[in-house]
Amino acid sequence: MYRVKSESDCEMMHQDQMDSPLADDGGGSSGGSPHRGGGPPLKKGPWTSAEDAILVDYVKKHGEGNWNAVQKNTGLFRCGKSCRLRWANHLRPNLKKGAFTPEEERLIIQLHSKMGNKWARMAAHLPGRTDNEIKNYWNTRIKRCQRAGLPVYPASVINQSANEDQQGSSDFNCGDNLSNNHLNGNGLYLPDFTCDNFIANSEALSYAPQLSAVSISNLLGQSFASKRCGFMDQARMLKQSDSLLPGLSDTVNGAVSSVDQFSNDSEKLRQALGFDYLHEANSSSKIIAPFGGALTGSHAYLNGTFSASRSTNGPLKMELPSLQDTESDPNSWLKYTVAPTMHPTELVDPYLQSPTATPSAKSECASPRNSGLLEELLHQAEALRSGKNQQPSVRSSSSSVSTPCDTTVVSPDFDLCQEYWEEHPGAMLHEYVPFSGNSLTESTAPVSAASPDAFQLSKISPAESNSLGSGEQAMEPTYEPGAGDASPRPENLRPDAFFSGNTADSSLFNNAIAMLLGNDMNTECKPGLFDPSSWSNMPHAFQMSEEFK
DNA sequence: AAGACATGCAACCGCTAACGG
DNA sequence: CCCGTTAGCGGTTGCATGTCT
Repeated sequence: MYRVKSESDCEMMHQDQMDSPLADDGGGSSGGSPHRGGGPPLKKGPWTSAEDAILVDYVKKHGEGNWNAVQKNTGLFRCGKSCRLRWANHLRPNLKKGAFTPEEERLIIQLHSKMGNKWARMAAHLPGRTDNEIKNYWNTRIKRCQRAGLPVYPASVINQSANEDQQGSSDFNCGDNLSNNHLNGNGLYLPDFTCDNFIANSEALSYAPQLSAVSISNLLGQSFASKRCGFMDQARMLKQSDSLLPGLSDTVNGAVSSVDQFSNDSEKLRQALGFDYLHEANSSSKIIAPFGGALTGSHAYLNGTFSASRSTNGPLKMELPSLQDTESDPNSWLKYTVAPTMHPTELVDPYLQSPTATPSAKSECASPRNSGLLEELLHQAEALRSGKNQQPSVRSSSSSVSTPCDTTVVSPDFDLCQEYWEEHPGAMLHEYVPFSGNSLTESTAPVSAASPDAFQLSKISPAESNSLGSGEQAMEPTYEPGAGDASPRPENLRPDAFFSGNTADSSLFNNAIAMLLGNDMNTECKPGLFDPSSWSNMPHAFQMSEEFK
C-alpha cells in the first residue's frame, strides 16, 4: 500500500516544491514512478504531524475548499484530494475521536436501515463523526455480525423502523426515492416487480423454493428481474433463436410451458418441499423462511459493504447490481413480497432480521441485550452458540408462531442453513444461500423472491392481501390472474423457475444463455450483472433443483 | 517468546456530479 | 453543448496493532 501511482487525480507539483523537506519525510513511501508531467511524486501514506500543521495552517488562513491550492501554496507534497480527506477526517475542528457511543451506534444502525451505505448522509446526522468513521464502523459491525451469526439490524431498530414507516405510508409508494435508498443502500437486490403484476409474481414465485435455492437466479436473475430484461422476453428470444441453437428452444419451451403448470401446483410444491409452514393457523402472520436465511458466513456478504473484488468463495461475479438503479422499483417489490404483518425492513434480508421466531429468538427479544450494539454482539453470539443445539431446527419448528417479538434477530433459517453447512462443509456458499452474493449488494432478488417469504406471499388470501394498508391497496395490482391469463406475467418470472426440470444438458443451456443474453443484457441492462462464466461454473444450480423434487 | 492470524483504521482509488469557461 | 477542473462519495487496500497458538 501507499504505493505511488501516476495520481491522475492529483495535480502536478510545482517545481518550487521540489526541495521541500516534506516531500520525503514520514513513513509513507514516496518513491516510485514519477508523477505525471515529470514532477516529483506526491507523497502518499500516513500524514506526519508536520504535514498536518501545514494543512491546518493553510485552512486557517484560506478556509476550506480549493484543495489543490494547498499544494501550490504550501510545501505540502500532497494532492488536493488527499488534503481534503485529511482535513475532513482528522484535522477539522469539532471532530469527535474515540469509539462511538452507544447512542451513536444506535443512530448509525438506524440511519443505515434507512439510508443504506450513504455514509456522508449518515455523517451529517452524527456531528463530529466522519463518513469514513461510520463506514469503518459499519464494516466492522458487518464482520462481527457475520462471525457471530447475528443480524446486522437489531430488533429494536427494526421495530422502530416499522413504526416509523407505518406512520409514513409514503415509504411504500412505488418510486419513492427514500425507500429506494433505504433498501438499495443495504445492498439489497430488489427485483423489479411492478405493482401491476404482483399476483403474477406471487404465483410464479410460489414455485421458487422448488427450485434451486440459488440456481440460475444468482446468475441471471439479477438481470432478468429487471423490467428492461424481463426473463420471458429473453425466453422468447431464446425460442426464436432455435435456428441458431437447435435444441435450446426446446429446453426453453419446456421450461416456459412448465410455468403454466405452476399456478395450479402449489400444493405439490409444498409437499415436495416438506415445508408446511404455508398453512399455519395464522398464516398471514407467519413467514417462515427455511431458505430465506443465510448461512453462517454468508451474511457479511449480504450487507453491502463487502468487497466485491475480493473472492467470495465462488465463481459468482459480484457486482453492484441494479439496486442502485432508480428505475427499479423496490417498493413495489417490497410491498408485495411483504406479508401483511411484515414490515419491509424485515425483508431487507431474512437473515438480517428474520421475521421468524425461535424460542431463543424470543428470549432474545425479551432480553435487554438486543440493542445490537457491537459490544453486545459477542454476547449474542455466545448465547446463540450455546442455545443453538437446544433449539428445534427449522425443520421441526414449522409450527412456530409469529409474535410481535418475531421481528427478531435470530432466524431459524440460520439454524437450518448452518446445519446444512455443517453437513456439507464442502458446499459452496453461494450455492445454497438464497441471499448469497454481496447481499444484498450483489445479490439476488430473484433468489429472495424464491425464498418462502415470497412463497408465503403467494398464499396470502385476497382478504389478507386486502389487509394491506390503504397505501398498499392503492397499489393494488391491476393484473388479474383469473382473467383468462393463467400465466404469470412473463417479465417477472424467475428464470430458474423455467429451468428447474428441463435442463438435462445444462452446459448447452449455459452456453446458449451466455451467448444469447450476455451481450444483450450488457447493452440493455446493467453491465456486469451477468457473468456468463459464472453460469458455466454453477453446475449446482441445476443439481439443487433436483434435490427439491 | 515468536510466529500466525485477525482486526481496525487511515488512506487511497475510481467514479461521478457540479460547476465554470 | 462540450470540455476541463474540482469536490465529494463510496468502495477497497494494506499497514499497524492486538490476539491467539
